[in-house]
Amino acid sequence: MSDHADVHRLVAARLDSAGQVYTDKRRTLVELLAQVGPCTLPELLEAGDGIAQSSAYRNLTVLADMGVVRRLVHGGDHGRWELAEELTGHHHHLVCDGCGVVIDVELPADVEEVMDHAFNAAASSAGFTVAHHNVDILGQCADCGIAAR
Amino acid sequence: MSDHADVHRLVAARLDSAGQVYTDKRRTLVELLAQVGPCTLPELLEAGDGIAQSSAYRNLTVLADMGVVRRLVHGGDHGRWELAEELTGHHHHLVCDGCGVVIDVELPADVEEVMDHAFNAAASSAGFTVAHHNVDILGQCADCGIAAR
DNA sequence: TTGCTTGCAAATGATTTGCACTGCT
DNA sequence: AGCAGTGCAAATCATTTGCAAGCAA
Repeated sequence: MSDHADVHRLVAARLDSAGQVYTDKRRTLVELLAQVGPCTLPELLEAGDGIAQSSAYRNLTVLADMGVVRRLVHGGDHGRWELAEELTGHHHHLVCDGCGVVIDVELPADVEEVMDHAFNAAASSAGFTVAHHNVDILGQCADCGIAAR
Repeated sequence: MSDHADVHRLVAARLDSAGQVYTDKRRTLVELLAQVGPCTLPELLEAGDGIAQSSAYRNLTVLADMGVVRRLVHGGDHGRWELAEELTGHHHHLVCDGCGVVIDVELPADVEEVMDHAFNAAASSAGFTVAHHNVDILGQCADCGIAAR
């Protein structure tokens, strides 16, 4: 089950080079994020191996500082955590208005190109320098779409 | 100064049809949002006419329920409020990594078309029904770009 | 009067932090 | 011994809510 060996190797190297240890708890968190995708802290606590809430927050913050995970924020009560794009590749999010679930999606390269070009044009006219972009596609996930009928 | 007469007329009508009153405080909030664009609650309180924090929150919630304003959420401490797209037109956001300021931008119609098409394709393969999309263009605003040198 | 809006103060709840303890070097 | 990582309990802080006025119909 504990696949994602490449991810763990990369994370370990990253932490190592910053004098941080890749502890069991941290490995558990990364493994969960790799398996499940973007999830909330309560979800991580439930799935995690009895990790304390404060430790989860602290470890996620450390991992975020290392550039290994990223905190997403949409409407709901809890933020969501996911692996950094360096580990997963550039992607965007389907966000369900009903249950809040977040699903990763990749867009065709030519669409990304069109967007990048348009974003740069729009930004520069405001004196703004583009570093990155996020696209959230909102709607109903398969489950909530069914429930709505 | 108090321009945006069309906006106020529309908001008044919307509230009216729901049995809500378009009070002075509410008008002040809408006027500020129309003038300044997306801003945080502290910003609104400072600019607003001595409105109490709790009233600001409550009125913004009411206005959001009416579909007149929308709450944005990015990284920072405070959420940001803006007029609904029904009043401002469809647009996206330049978000400054430095100071958190949010600036509205519109994208060319053909780019929106390409995106809509790609989003629908990506979503449907996950059984997801698209209702809407948000694009955040992250980077440095003019001021923070200068400060960074 | 009746009901909605407002301000103040207190409550809520996600996230953060202080501190003592454990385990590894 | 020394230091990083952990858990528990307490603190923080944006946002929400209870309640007692104020104001319009």
